[in-house]
Amino acid sequence: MELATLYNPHGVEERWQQTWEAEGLYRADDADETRPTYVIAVPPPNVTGALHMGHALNGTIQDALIRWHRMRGFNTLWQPGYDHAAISTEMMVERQLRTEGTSRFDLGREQFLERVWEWLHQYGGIIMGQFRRLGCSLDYDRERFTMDDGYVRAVYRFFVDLYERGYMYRDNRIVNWCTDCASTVSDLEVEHIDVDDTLTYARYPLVDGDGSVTIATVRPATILADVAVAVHPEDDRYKHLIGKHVRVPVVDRVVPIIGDEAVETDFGTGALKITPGHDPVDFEIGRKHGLEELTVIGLDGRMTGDIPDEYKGLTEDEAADKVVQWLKDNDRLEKREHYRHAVGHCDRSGTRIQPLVLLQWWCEMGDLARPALEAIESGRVRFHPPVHGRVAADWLRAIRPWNVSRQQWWGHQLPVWYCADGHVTVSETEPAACAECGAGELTRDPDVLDTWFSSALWPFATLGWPDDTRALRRFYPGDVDSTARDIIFLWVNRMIMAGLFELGDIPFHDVIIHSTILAPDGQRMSKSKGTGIDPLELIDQHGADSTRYGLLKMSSTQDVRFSSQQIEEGRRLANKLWNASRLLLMAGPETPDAQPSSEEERWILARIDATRQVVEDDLAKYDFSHAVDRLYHLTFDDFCDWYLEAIKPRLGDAQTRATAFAALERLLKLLHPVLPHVTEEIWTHLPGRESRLIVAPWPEPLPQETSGEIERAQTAARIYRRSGVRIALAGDAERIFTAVVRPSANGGGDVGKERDRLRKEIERGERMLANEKFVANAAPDVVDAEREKLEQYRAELDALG
RNA sequence: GGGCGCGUAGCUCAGCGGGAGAGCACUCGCUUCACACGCGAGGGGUCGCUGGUUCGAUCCCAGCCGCGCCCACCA
Repeated sequence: MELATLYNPHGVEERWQQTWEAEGLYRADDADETRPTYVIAVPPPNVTGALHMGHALNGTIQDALIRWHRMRGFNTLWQPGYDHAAISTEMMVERQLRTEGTSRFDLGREQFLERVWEWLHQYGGIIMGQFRRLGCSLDYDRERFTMDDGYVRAVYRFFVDLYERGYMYRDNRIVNWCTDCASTVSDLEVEHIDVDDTLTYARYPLVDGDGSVTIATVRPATILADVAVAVHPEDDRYKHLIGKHVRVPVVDRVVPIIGDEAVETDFGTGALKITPGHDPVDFEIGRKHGLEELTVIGLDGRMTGDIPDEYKGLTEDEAADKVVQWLKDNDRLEKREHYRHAVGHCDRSGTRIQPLVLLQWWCEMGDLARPALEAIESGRVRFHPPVHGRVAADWLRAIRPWNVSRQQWWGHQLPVWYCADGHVTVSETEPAACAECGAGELTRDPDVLDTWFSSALWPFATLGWPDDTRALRRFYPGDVDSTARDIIFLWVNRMIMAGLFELGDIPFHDVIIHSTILAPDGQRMSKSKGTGIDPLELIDQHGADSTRYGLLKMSSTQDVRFSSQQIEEGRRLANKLWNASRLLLMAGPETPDAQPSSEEERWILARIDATRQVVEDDLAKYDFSHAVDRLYHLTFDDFCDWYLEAIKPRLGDAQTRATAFAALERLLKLLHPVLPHVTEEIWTHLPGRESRLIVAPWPEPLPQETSGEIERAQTAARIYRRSGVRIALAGDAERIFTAVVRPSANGGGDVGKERDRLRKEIERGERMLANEKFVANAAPDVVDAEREKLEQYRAELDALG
């Protein structure tokens, strides 16, 4: 057998990736009515994206689960595909257009969309190839894209269903406007960042009588849009003023003083200027009190509307300076002070959010959230770790209307048409006439939907919904969703809501929230900061198996720092396995159906079976790092260091080899979900294995009767190695045990150290058992255990003489 | 402002009520015919700090000190 002494994954891995896929072994079978199904839909990466550490970890987790279930006989579907990533894709193409000196507005909508498709054909869709290189056994034949014709139909159906149930509506409300994206963004896409600001205190004189009310604001430019001043109704300083009026600086508008409990008495002056057009709190107060919603800042962030001419066209900052100057000049400025507070920024562009009142489409979420909340609270959907389920539930409880329309072109255009009279027609297909007045001239709403609106349908739109397909019937509901923490609200919760709304069932019963792998310095990996580590480079360097092992080893319920040590550990494991296999393969062929006859053989089978059990338990709990740790120690400590060393001299015996191959076979199966390539490669070298390991049956339980002899031999060997006596592990364990426990000719060396250790242990045990309070209060089994240990140590010390 | 999490060996992390663990790194000994990406042995820790509960605390409770994350309409 010509096998390199050093396992080289390169070439081997690519070959198996191609073979498995070509042989159709990744495929799910929707015609199969017999096997139970196991379904995971991959979180669809951005079509423009490249594999990063999060994808790699998540892909490995899902692949380990998929491979494990495939071996256990499940009809597994791991659904691949892409998300169109509306805003980020559009921004990328616009950036390219800018380098050409043009813009999407120059091109017009149709031409621009053509450019996006061209761009995607050229640069998009590379990540599935990268998943293949990781060894991910997705059913690539079923790749879906959220812009596929069928998927688009699903999106329209969802919209129409929501509209017909009264959840989707159009309204003028305050939105998060991003001047950089030139679009609204949802609340979830707003990041609150602390900024250094200035709080300006301005006096608003009372219309009748003397005096004034002082308000505090961080945005003096919005004074031009003030329509009221609000105070707390119980505030003794101000409550007598409610109903009176003040004059707004600069514009000299007369506005009322109103009472509202939303006003905090202990912040600023306790009096709040009300600008419903430019502040979310003020908007709510304004709606409650029927106030006008004036706009003085436009979509471009510049001053506009019914304002003095000298303000028109200024930026907000310029206008603010001008207002402050006016306040100074007119003795209305009380003071200005430094103020640090959190301000909403667009999480994509980093631009400060401009709250504006705009006519937008909204989705009322309360009725959708309720069943999803019930599913989480009842445990039908379980989060791992559970804390994320509690957070997800909290969000659902406090859910707010969702602004779903975006002022962009790339994405799913709203299935909404308007007639000349402004009547609304919502339809899955282009309507011939206005649903309300029958007018034939209709204009389609130019906006597109929030990307996450379509993502919410991923678990069933990928299966053909809204059509009643065989795949949908077979594979919905699915089983597991595995994803990063940051899209629990954006995506996970919405999939649960959408699944329950459209299909009446949860899309998955377990949600794995994997850890975030941080850069080695503890910071988040960031492309722009150059702190990202490219998983493809790791694969090139160490192979996919090693990378998978390392990522699983690193994974945890909490964030972890990346360390290449774990990947190298995986490489050593693959190499160790390779060489252990070489040892057996070089020894000669096996004899089938051999029964274990020696204690070592029964022992290793018992060890493998015990590890099978705990690994299954770990995987069922999605505890991957402990699972791979156990497999590592099974391979190194049990299989190689003890078992193979013990049987080495007897490898000439076909019976011995047969058991060894049987043990190796089981070991390879246990390792396959983590290290698919090296295990499959070794598998083909095993005599008589015609089928592929990827579809080989997962090992059944295999109970063994063992005597404890090996464990005693291990203890004895350790003692004697420590004492400086070199002993051979070859030969049967009982003889080793006898030899080392009653040292004779083999003996010698210094066992004093071991005696000291045992004496200390005995002393400790005696001390504990002499403590009456311990014996009286501790659990009886704990006390018994101490007694047994004490006996054990005494016996061992005795044996050492 | 509300919530969550973390501080354990030089590094990355397990353990979470009864003897401090793993891998790497380090020291020593082994070119032993599967593997030097190996084998064997070893050094290294007041388990952030201070109190409390307990026969017993790295583990539970409280406070403090550091670090991180999420949510959030105090202008």
